[in-house]
Amino acid sequence: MTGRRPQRTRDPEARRAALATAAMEVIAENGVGRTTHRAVAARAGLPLGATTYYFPTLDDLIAAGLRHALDALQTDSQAWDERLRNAPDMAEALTQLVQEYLADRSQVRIEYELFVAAARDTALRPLAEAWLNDTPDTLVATVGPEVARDICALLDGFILQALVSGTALDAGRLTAAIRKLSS
Amino acid sequence: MTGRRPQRTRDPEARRAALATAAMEVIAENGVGRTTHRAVAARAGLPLGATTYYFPTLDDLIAAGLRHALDALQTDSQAWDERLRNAPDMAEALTQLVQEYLADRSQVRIEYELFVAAARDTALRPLAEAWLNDTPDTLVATVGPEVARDICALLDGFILQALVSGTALDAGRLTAAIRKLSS
DNA sequence: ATCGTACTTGTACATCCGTACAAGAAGATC
DNA sequence: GATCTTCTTGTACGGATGTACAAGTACGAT
Repeated sequence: MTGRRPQRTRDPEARRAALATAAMEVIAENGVGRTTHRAVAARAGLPLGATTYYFPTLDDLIAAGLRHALDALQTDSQAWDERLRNAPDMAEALTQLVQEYLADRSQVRIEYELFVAAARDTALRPLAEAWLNDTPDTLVATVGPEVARDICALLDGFILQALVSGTALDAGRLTAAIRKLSS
Repeated sequence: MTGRRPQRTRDPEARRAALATAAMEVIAENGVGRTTHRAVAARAGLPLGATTYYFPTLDDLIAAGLRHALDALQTDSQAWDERLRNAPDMAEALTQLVQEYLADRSQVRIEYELFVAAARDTALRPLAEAWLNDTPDTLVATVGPEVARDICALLDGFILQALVSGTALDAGRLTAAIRKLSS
């Protein structure tokens, strides 16, 4: 209804982005199923109403958070590719990249949150597939598209093991396995 | 308070099991984050109060559902092992088993629900690790424990791809990849 | 037969949820 | 400066949620 309201300076684009970022963080912390308008709004430092203004439904808000994470990954992906191109040993370089990726566990958690959510909700499937299909060009150019996907599947499996056990990656074993698949 | 109450015949063990089964099913359908006392009770055909009587908190109920799924898997695992032992070609037999495993997507979904939940909640970690470490004995005996884990990681990666894309498994590629890792 | 414990069931309650919306302020258009 | 659109914010509301609990019943022990 009413009440004093010192309104902030307007910046719709920034608000949209802030909400998407906050949604991403809440998803990483609480999971898709426990992500709420209020938690996202609080995280973004915005009033509740802002969430429904920019994202009509909760599903839209969650999708925005996941898409935001995907965008971040695809940016990283280009850096990955560049490092792979200049690496003397691709298997070792890949292992190194996975190790760095695993350093930020919350980022990794979002990836699997997306996968699980996509498994249940077909609307998220394109997003998840885009994530899965984001194989480094250099890898594809070197070993071909099929082996590249095999290797990515292997990486996902190793990442999952590390994520679940909370332990570090066994770099030596991963490098050896990549070599076997590359031949 | 009051009200007429035609009480059913008592069978605490059966109720516990029914609730665990129902919890497993709700998790497969709605995900861990959207699993509620009421949904589980309705699924089990039991009153709400039964859930909190047997499982003090919601986390306990969810853990029971996940543990129930783990038990089911470990039973399957023995059948897997037997078929692997008698198979002429282990790579092909493994691929076949994965294909059958993928036939029931809801079961597969639970697996990844558990992984994601364990990534966030350390209390579930032992359960998830037990799942991850459940590698067929025959596989371990044939290729050694390390390669066996590599292969399981590969399988998880392929399963994830199939789960997310909703498509069938590429059996030929998987078999070939397993062979490469086995050598 | 009675009694005590373990189980069953309906209901209560405070809290949180998604979403809707009215009232106002900011900034563009004229 | 008037007007209109776009954005901001607080609040409302019906419903779902986790958990607590009182009342009542089955059943083994005595």
